[in-house]
Amino acid sequence: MKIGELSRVTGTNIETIRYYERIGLLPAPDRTAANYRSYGDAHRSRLSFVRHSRELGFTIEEIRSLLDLSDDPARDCGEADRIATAHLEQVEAKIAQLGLLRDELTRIVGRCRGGVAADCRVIEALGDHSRCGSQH
Amino acid sequence: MKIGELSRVTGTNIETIRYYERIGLLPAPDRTAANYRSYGDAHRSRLSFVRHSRELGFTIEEIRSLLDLSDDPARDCGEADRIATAHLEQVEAKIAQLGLLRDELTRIVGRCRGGVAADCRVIEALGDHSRCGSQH
DNA sequence: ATGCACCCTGTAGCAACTACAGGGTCAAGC
DNA sequence: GCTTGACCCTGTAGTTGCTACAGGGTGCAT
Ligand SMILES: [Zn+2]
Ligand SMILES: [Zn+2]
Ligand SMILES: [Zn+2]
Ligand SMILES: [Zn+2]
Repeated sequence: MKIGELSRVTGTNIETIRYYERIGLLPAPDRTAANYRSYGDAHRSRLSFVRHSRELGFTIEEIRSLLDLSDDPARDCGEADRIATAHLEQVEAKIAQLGLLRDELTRIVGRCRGGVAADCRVIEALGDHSRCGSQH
Repeated sequence: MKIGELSRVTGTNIETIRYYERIGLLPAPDRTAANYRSYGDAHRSRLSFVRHSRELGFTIEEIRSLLDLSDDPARDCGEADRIATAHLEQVEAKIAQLGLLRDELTRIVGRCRGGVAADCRVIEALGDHSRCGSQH
């Protein structure tokens, strides 16, 4: 299959597929006589793995490690578990941090009573962290 | 005050201060005879506003609008309220999205029972979105 | 033969910084 | 008077993960 079809079946931008090849995340495929990239099923599933992992928030480097691991089926899978667990912890930390942010923003937004900018409590609150209730 | 002191009192990297000046977020300060930047209290409070807003997750462009607003104290503050409210909604949307991610990751991580990569449920789950319970 | 969809390479742009390289300035201490 | 060290300057390039061209080639139908 050519790059356009791979793009359609995996829902991946063509430029992104070429980008992944350039950074060595996907192997360079064979070429047709016209120098077009020609992909097989192994490429398709590898790209699906990459896209799905990206949707789950893994970085390219984490995905690289995960792919290395799955390329070597005899290896112990402990590292995969560690990468995924560490990522989960990061997501949880991010959620907690955004929760604090949301609380501060809710407090700040609720203070606007309309009027001119000079008297606006929103603008005032943005300039002054000392009134915040947390370390967002 | 010179840039190093401004950096210390606001907790901002020196390079970041120069960056803000370059993109027009902070006005260019006076210079000493040695061509050193010389800041006053207005610069300090403007930079604090910028940093605090960044910590709350506002983009540079949003901050630019908020600064424009507070530079013109007679203007109606409705726009500040709109920017802050829109930002709060984005934060809430992000929290919801990360919550879905966390749920999928928890499910995936919990499936690893150790062993070799070929049999790893984590690696399998990363390649296959069809077993996910949501549209993360 | 000409239009159109598709493909190629290579480079530059996005956000919001951060990190140099390669220089200049200034006060203290010997 | 000279060095040492802390500080400052400009300008450019790197980071992450793409995305968007520009400027060309290919393949097939009308
Ligand atoms: Zn207001
Ligand atoms: Zn605050
Ligand atoms: Zn496992
Ligand atoms: Zn999924």
